[in-house]
Amino acid sequence: MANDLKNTLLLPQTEFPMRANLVKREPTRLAHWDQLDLYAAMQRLRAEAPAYVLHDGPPFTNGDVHIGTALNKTIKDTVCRYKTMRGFRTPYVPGWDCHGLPIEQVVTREIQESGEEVSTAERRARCDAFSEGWITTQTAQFKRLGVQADWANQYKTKDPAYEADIIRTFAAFVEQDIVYRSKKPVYWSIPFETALAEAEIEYRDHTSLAIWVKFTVPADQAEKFGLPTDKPLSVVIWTTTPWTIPANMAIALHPRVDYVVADLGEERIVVAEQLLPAVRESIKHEGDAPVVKTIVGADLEHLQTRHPIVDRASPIVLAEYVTTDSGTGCVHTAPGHGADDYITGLNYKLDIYCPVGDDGKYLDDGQVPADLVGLTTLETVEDLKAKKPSTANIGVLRMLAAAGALLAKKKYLHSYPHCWRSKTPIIFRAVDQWFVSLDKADHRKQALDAIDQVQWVPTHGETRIRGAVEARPDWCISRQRSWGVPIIAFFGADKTPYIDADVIRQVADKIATKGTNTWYDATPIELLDGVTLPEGWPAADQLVQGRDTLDVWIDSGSSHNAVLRNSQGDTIWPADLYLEGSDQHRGWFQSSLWTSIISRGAAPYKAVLTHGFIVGGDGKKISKSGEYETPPTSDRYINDYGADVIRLWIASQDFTQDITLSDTILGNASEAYRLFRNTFRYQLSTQFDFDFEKNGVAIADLDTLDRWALHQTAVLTEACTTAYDAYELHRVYQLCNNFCSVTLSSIYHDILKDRLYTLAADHPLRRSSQTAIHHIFQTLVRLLAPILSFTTDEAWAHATNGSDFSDDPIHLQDWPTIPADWTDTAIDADIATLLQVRSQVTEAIEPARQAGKIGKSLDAAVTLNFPAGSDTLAVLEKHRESLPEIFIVSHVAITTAAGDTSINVQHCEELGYTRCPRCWRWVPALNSTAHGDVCPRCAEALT
RNA sequence: GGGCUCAUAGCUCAGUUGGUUAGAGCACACGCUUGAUAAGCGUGAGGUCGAUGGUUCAAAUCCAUCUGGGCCCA
Repeated sequence: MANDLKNTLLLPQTEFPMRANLVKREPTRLAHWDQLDLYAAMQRLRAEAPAYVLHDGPPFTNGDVHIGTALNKTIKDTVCRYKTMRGFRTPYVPGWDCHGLPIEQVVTREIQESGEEVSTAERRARCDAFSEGWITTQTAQFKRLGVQADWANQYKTKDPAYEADIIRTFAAFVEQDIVYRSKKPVYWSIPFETALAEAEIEYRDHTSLAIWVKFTVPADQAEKFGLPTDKPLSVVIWTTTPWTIPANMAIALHPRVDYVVADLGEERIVVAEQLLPAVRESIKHEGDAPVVKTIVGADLEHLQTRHPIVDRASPIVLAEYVTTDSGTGCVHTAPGHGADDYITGLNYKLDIYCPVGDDGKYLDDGQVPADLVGLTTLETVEDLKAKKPSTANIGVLRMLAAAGALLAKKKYLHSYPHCWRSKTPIIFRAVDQWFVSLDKADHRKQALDAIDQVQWVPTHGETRIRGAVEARPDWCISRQRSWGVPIIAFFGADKTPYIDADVIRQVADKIATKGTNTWYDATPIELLDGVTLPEGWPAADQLVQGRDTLDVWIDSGSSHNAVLRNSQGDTIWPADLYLEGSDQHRGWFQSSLWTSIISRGAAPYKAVLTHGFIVGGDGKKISKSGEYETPPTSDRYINDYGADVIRLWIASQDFTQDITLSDTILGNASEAYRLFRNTFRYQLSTQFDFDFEKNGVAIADLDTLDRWALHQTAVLTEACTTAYDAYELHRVYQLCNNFCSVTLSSIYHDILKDRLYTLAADHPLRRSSQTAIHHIFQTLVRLLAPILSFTTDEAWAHATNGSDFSDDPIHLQDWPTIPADWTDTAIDADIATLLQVRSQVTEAIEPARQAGKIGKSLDAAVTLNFPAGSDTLAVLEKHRESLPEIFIVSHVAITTAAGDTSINVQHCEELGYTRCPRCWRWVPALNSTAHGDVCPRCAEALT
């Protein structure tokens, strides 16, 4: 009997599975999208629409997609899907950053291990293959996330056409006459006669020769600076690289450290006050050393000391990095042989002087003392074992001793950089480099002005890039590498450089078809064949091509020229949006800005959005904690949770700050995923006997509660749209989460069950609610489509054709536009009041439930007592008929007896009511039907 | 060490120009339901708003210092 009655109910039905099984099922949807060519379909749909261009920053092609890179790509995909639905054409061309040291280094190690000798061209070919392999891998990993992109037209910085555009961008630099040649210190491997990068350095223990050297202060200088002149006076420096003494150009003091003139008896020395005891011990000075004078570093600036072995002055300069931890507090400064020294050299316009050649030997430049010319700074591996100093060190030591300038020497064990291949100590050595002047043609000012015009999200991004642009010194654009884009410069027999914008452009045209290997394979005559050489250039057969490559930041920084202008047409330069991690303020955002300012006079982007970095559950960076000994790759998380959960996790967090990743948080995301999935599932299940075209009810004819639900949906839609426009995906997540769990699940859907299950199929109230749910579903599935791109498409397919897949997927639908008649503030206010009373009612019922008197709320009959004339009472009276339904109880009575608001709860049995076995509501009496005794309403439904 | 930035319940987020007892969802505990059932409903507990000091009648909110993170430099 019971079963018979149950069969008369219209219970929810759907094929949409409760369990997602994302890991297994998502790939079939990807295949379906592939088959539809979804990306192309999205573009076709908006072929005539205004463009919104998110320009992809190219990830580096040397490993699996990291979860952080996955985060970046997923946000981009979400933004593009949203903009497409909003009605924009959103061409999204993914890119790859292919050149650079990390790849060259891996390949070089492989070559070294195999003991092969390979040409530059062959080394480059292997780098190319290495990069290409990872592009294939990463493409698959990005696709698995659901990223829709123009994969067929992806850009690679190693494509010949792209390389030519890099070179043309460089030509624009040259054309403006801002490219110049200057020296800058680099790590230098003497055996290989090559510059090394930080990554090619190994720190090992090394025994150096520490020396204390006197730089005498001439009497006139002493006088000028108020120092005593009655005994010989000198400034004492300390260094562990004696061979750099010939290149000494200055002595650096700290501006706010106190220095003393100490009397050693026969002579006086200047050292930092704090270090005097240590210095005296080092130089083995016995007896007293009275301090004759104390003077702060800043007051000695520009004092001219004499270089001990070269006939020139060595001025006192100031630098903040000077410490009183060791040495003398007076720092030997050789701008051609040290990074700090170089910066100080630039500040004081000192010569960036490097008297050491490629082979590590002193040059005969007319300045190096004759006794030193030809001596080498190299210590061989054998020398290292014997702890033998280089001949250059020994030579300098002898000269200093002969000049009476050597106060002391001592062996000094410390950690020192060594060449990773030859294992010999490297030297720091200034070599000729190409620089770009950022101020000569006012580009820095233009860049700062352009920054003003860009929208930075979050806003403090502007402060950050402004700081980077203001502080950046002239751009050193040359690298002594082979896996990169060559700098198109030629050199005469006397090493005079020749560089010209037109020549560069003509070579670029050749490279566009032949690739940059031409630069390494062809002779200068071949390269310059057909090129008219500028006046003053030697003939082509008198030239050789340069071997330096461009800083890789120019590669990716040229993408706006190579991709936005040349591949997609001028109409969409500048890009609407660049979207990368916040580290790119100093990286790609900046390099792109410079190349664009120099070559185009404006920023390449209208807006820049940055996200933070992923940290572990402890708030610390994930690469450092032990838990992540295996790299946290995108696939690793996808295989555990599925792409939609990962996408939801990304959307759930305010990614402008640190983004936390932990099992707890992914567990949360999974829970939220289930909430959304079940919401879709329930809504779909209520539509099984409903066809909107046939059964839909006009908005004006909808039941009040349904009008309320639509009003709520309208509010939600507006809030979500605002949030999407501000890229605040976490707001979308919070809003939808609240909407699904509270507005729908615990209120609307819960109340609706009675109607949907028990009324006759065509009952107006039932059709009203089905209509509302139809509208809500249509809206909600769109609002979440950019984020839950797999699941919303699945739900959409079930809604439109009852199967798992649709040929007209959700991502080709328009963003919801809310009809004006969905909004009804009067109804919203009324229902808000009723819901407030509702929560008072459930609260009042709770004690009876806890006491076991009442099970389901339908067992309850409530009596509401509200003061006569109160606003709430008026609303209750107005919706009197709906109250039992809204409260989900069987009987509601209203009284206006004196006293405060009160709610009285009884079990319906106490009223003598009977429970209807079909709808479970308690009624005064049942009617007899063919299906047995049921309440009058059910009786009607059954006829 | 410098620049930028963050810190509110176990987790993710709200918290408007300083103004009642700091909110929501999830997770958790207890209960109901078994007609969304590897689901649904209800109730409850849970926070010195990173710390300290200051301004104010009043501070999560303004100021200073500190602690602990993150990114970028040195």
